[in-house]
Amino acid sequence: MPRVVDAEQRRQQLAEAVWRVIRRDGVTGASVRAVAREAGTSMGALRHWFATQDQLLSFAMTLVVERARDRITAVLRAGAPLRDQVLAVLEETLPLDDERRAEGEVWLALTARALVDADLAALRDRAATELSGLCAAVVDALAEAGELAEGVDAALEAERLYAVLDGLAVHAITRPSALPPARVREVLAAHLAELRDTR
Amino acid sequence: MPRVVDAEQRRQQLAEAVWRVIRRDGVTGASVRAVAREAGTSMGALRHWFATQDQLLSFAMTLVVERARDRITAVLRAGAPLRDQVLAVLEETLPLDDERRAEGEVWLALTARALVDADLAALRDRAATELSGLCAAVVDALAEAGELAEGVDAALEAERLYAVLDGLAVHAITRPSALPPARVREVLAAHLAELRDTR
DNA sequence: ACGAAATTAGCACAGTCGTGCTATCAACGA
DNA sequence: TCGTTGATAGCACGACTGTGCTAATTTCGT
Repeated sequence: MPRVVDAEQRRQQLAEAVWRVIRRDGVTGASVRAVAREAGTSMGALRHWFATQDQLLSFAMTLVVERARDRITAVLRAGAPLRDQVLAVLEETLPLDDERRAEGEVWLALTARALVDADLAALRDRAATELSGLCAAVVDALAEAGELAEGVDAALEAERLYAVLDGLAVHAITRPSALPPARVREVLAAHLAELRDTR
Repeated sequence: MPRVVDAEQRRQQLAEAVWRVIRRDGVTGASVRAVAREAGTSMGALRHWFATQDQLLSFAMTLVVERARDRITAVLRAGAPLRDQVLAVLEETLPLDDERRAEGEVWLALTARALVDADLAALRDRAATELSGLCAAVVDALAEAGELAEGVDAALEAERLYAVLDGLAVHAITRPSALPPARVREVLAAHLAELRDTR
């Protein structure tokens, strides 16, 4: 077998195999054997890169977060007008296409497991803090630009925006037919519009 | 062993054992043996009431939904003023105390499993339709009472309210320290207030 | 008090699980 | 070209899984 060019790249390949298995068979189905089979490799090879199953799942979740973060920073670099940029940034966290839908399903599955897995819970907390902070930053940016209605409690609005985001995400993931991407966009846009025009 | 007075009651006892195991060890830990041990009975007895594990988990989720529905109809029977009643009804779906928190944790765990379990998915869809309909009914009731701002898209507002609800639920369940019950109430109340006063 | 039915108990089977471990194979520096 | 290191392969072990199944026990109608 040819030596892998980049170790990190190999680990990502295996993590993506985890994603595929989780999407097909759930976290329950993400056994070491199943992931190795999905990745087209052996149990031994898998254990060479991840000593335990917990490490494997943790890395798979870390990768979900990193992918989303990368997309968001890419949008920020693009430097669109504030109102467009805000919408674009927030939409990167929603399951609006197949790629983000896959990440969302994995995120939901691992979030549930994090209720009883301390390592995953720590990862989830970091990610949640990050996303919560992003919502706060969005509200602050709108406020500074004078695009926010007066008398608005910024912290509370950030919390509400965060809830709308994850609520939409959960619904779009679990019931895509009842809440297609276009509808998700509509609701998010309406919420942002109200954030500006209200009171 | 004394004969159980009511068969349904016995099934609920066992389902509640499922809840306790899921809260402690996750859905993964909800094996037939573990549930039987938690319920203080035997595998055979458990299988007498639920032929398969899937039936057991399905019933446990059904019970979550029924408990919530019962609480909501109780609030509706109480017949408080509209604005108070709306808030009270919606709060019954949120994990604001230990009982509802437990239900929420089970709901989240089983929602995740429903991604790959057809039976659970059907249950989840029914429950989601119900809750989504409740949100629509709330918006309609406010509109009929003239408590809703003009020019508001009722269907879209129902969708947004539903997102806020489940977003708050997910956050309160996964990060209770970051979003304590009082804060959840605040955000929900603010959302309802804006629904009335806006534009 | 006796038989039928409801309920409980728990063994047996054929799997799958995570991980420890050794052996093999490929690649690269010397 | 040889030895070292990186990487893969897969067996072995003990524990756990869901379910089929039989036997024991308890309860209730009569």
